[in-house]
Amino acid sequence: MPGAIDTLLRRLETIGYVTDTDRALLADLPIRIVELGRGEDAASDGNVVSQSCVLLQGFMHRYKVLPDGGRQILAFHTPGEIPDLHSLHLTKMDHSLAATERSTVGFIKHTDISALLERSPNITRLFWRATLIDSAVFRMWMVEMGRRPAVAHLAHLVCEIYTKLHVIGLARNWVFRLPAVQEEIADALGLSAVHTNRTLQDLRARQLIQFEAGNVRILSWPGLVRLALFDPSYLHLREDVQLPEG
Amino acid sequence: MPGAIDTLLRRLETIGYVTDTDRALLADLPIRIVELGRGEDAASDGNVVSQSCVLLQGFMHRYKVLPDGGRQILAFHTPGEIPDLHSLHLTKMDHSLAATERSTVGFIKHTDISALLERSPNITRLFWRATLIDSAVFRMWMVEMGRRPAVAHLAHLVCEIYTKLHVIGLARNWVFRLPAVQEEIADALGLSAVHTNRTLQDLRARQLIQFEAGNVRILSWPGLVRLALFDPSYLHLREDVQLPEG
DNA sequence: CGCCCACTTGAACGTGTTCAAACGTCGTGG
DNA sequence: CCACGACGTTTGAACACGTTCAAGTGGGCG
Repeated sequence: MPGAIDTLLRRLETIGYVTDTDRALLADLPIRIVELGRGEDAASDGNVVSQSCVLLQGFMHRYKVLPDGGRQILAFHTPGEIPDLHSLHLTKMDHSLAATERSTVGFIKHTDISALLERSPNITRLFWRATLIDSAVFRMWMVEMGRRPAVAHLAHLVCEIYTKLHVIGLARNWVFRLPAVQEEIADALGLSAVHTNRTLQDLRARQLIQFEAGNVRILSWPGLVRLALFDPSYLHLREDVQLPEG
Repeated sequence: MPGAIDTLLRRLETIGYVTDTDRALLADLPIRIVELGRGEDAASDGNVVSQSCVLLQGFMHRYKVLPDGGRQILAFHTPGEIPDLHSLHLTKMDHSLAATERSTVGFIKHTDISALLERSPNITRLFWRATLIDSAVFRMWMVEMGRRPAVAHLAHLVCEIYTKLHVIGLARNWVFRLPAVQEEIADALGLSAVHTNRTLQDLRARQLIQFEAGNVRILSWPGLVRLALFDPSYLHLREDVQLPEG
């Protein structure tokens, strides 16, 4: 995969500053490129792992399955992110990480990551910061789940994903791919699939989005933002990144 | 405050191993001891901060307030934790941190923490791990909020707090302090205060707990664990710590 | 004594769930 | 080429969990 770390770099540069020496160090990281099929786990709940993966192409989600079969999706991840970087210090997975659609990931051994971090305090800070931003997103989701009505929550999720894709250049003109089926969106929102379907129809009826076959078109960004009360500061992006506006 | 870092050490030793040199380094940390009144913020949403605080005595919670006045409590914190350690790398607060009851905290400047971390890769790992465990707890809460009925969720919260207090020696014999009023518990569970009241009565009627004036007595740990489906592995405690049992 | 705060109770209401069935599309195999 | 099955989406209707509003209780403290 040519420029595997370019994807990682683009993401890192949206949340902090990368020096040239860091760039060189990252380029030297041994990465094993793997193609994951839809729904395939990159890491599974309960397992002790010795590698993390950077998402290069596609879409991933983290999730937890309950004894009764219920599932809660905890996060969606976009290219350049390292969804299971936390496993570097919490080697036993307390949830699973899967490809939402067919995706390309790059596995990096923990030993190689540790060696890299020893050599660059700046990358240490950046990687730590990346895990802290995951944490900030969890907090935001908790607020959405606990205190917001279904439509607003769904609108917020759309705003979040669009913003994340936009800043790495993977979304323009209010169109993007959200390769999740309604049941997955439901599991992310903490709702039933039936109600998620009706909530989507609500958003459509309000002329805020189109959503079909994993393709979203935002019809009114200001309308969505207002409904969602979306404020991107919790994403802790660099002050100089270009946020969506319109 | 004699042995301010002892409290911190006790917590750190439940999640990892601290060397003697680390102990010495920690003991040298300049700490400013402050008493916080009930409800008083140690750090507030939107502020840029240059210090973090270790909870020495009492109880804290993190929360976010919505434009409509609603509040979501994101976490409860027990002595020895550094609830806003994340602000080391996310200096702009995206939520607030407050004392749940009158508490003693020790403020540590970020510059001093950074200096410490530069000298000890082991403490860096431990501190990073601590923030990752916060993250793991957020994930668990998301599952509880999204996929569990109110009683089970409440039971889970009780199990979590008892376990955290137990491992640092602040709870024995199934009795502990949970100095939160019902409205705070409601805001933590994502429920209304009224329904939280009824859910508490439900737990009492099931003979699982007593709860009065911030004092909890667990009447049947196995019963609570079963109802909550409580599995402490998400707390990522050291394998050799003594978990509650009975 | 009187007020404030937290807790409690009742009753109507509403958002979201559950169960069940139907529809459409796509890929596969007869 | 069509039949079939799998899967995702959509719809209807009954139900339930949790909310909201409103009032009342009780203890602690000035």
